[in-house]
Amino acid sequence: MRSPCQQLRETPLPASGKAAGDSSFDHLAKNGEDIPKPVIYRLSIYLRCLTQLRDEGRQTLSSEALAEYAGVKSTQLRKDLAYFGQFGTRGLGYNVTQLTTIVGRVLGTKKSRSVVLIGVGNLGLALLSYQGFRREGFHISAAFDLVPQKPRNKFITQPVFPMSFVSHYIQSNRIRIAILCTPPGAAQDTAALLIRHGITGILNFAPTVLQVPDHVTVNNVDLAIELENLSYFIQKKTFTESVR
Amino acid sequence: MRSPCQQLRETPLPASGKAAGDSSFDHLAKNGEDIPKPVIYRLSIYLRCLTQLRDEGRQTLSSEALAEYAGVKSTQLRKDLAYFGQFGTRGLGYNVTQLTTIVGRVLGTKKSRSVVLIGVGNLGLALLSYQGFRREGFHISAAFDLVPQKPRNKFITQPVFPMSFVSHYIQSNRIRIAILCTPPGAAQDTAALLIRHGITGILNFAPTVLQVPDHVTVNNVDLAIELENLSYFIQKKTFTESVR
DNA sequence: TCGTGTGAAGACGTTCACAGCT
DNA sequence: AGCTGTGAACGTCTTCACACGA
Repeated sequence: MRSPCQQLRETPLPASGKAAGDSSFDHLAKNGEDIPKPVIYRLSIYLRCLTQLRDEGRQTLSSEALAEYAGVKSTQLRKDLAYFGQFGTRGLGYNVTQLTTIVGRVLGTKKSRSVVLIGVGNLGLALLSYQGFRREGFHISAAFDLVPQKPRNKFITQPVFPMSFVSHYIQSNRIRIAILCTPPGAAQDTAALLIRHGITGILNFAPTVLQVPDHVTVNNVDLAIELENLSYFIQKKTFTESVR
Repeated sequence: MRSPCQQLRETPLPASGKAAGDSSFDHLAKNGEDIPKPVIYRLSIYLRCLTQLRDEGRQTLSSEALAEYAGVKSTQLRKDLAYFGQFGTRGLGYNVTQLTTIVGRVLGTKKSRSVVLIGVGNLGLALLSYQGFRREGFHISAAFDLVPQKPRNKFITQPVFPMSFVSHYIQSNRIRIAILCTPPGAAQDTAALLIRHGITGILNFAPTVLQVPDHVTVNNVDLAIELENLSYFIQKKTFTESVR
């Protein structure tokens, strides 16, 4: 019944005084609490900083130092960690190795997860060879495209299958996550197809608002909107400053 | 003095009863108010939906309908628009064409903006030919790389210059926005260089927390973190459901 | 009646201030 | 003295409830 959490129990966390509740996935959290999305996002950033610092041989670290490294306030960092327990030593800071392990465990970054990619255009092709995913414990095991054979002038290690294979593939390999890089017009239908066959998480690069059932999570990465946003805020900033 | 806002005055907005304040960029807003970032983000989504609906020939639209299309609640949509004025007709809804114009104007999506791209690796190369930017009124006018000549097996329309050209290029073309796709190790130094020569907005794809001065805006697009996030939340959701 | 516009209430997340441990 | 952990205060964004105009 608690299988998805098992790995997290293998080694008890010594520093975690108030041990975890039992009745939810968030036993990772001290209580049955829901963890806010921004917290999880920052946790990923902390993890990256921690990994790097650990590999540089750093032993111990204050919340102040890690926070600056990660671009947040130290109180926020401490509050974020407080969702999961007490891991620091007052007057001293955190043990880098230990904290790295803990944060990694919270995020479930233990075993590497297989994902598929749909739509091998420019962007899809680039993502297939993006190294950042692997560093974070993910790997794209296969790609799918309406035209799997189109010339792509690029060496990728993953196979590109026709769309008709996708349902069988994700079912027999129990894939849960898909990266969606189709043209906007095809995104909704493709998403529906994926969901019908067991996908529950979609990283959506298509500039389309996907309508999905409740049990499915979508993370949108909308490149044009990010640029538009940036443009708006620098315009605004420029002006505000020119007034002073 | 108000030059960045000029274009917004060319045509008076008939429906905007409470006309704009004058003393800030946010005269776009009804008062001198600051517009929250999430509002701007959603505005971009609305704009996309509106453009599409308009091109499909739709004349009029209720907040309910547009909200569903954009994946938000209708009250939120109305509140978002309320920052800028009153554009609807009670009992009827919004005029699609008019609202499209207004939202586009707020976002400053009038004249197309030139941006540069730094780091022509896999991802950079893909972004150079990404169509979504152009659709939103941006275009990448040049790219820069330490090794501009490396074989890339791909037709791109933009020139790739060596890094030593970058300062001159952004200065003489008055570029304000850069897309940063360098390896993580080079990101901070590259950012500093760009900023020194006039860049004030960075769309950062490198998995690095950039330290920048206050007058610079950074938007991070961290692909690995998005995946990690997704993974966390589907794990959680799966478990929560299995408990019920 | 239908749908917008908006003050008020509510939920959520961040920051402060300081208590408490080492 | 130094630094963590945390309740309380604060600010921000979202949602509600309903007034108002077409």
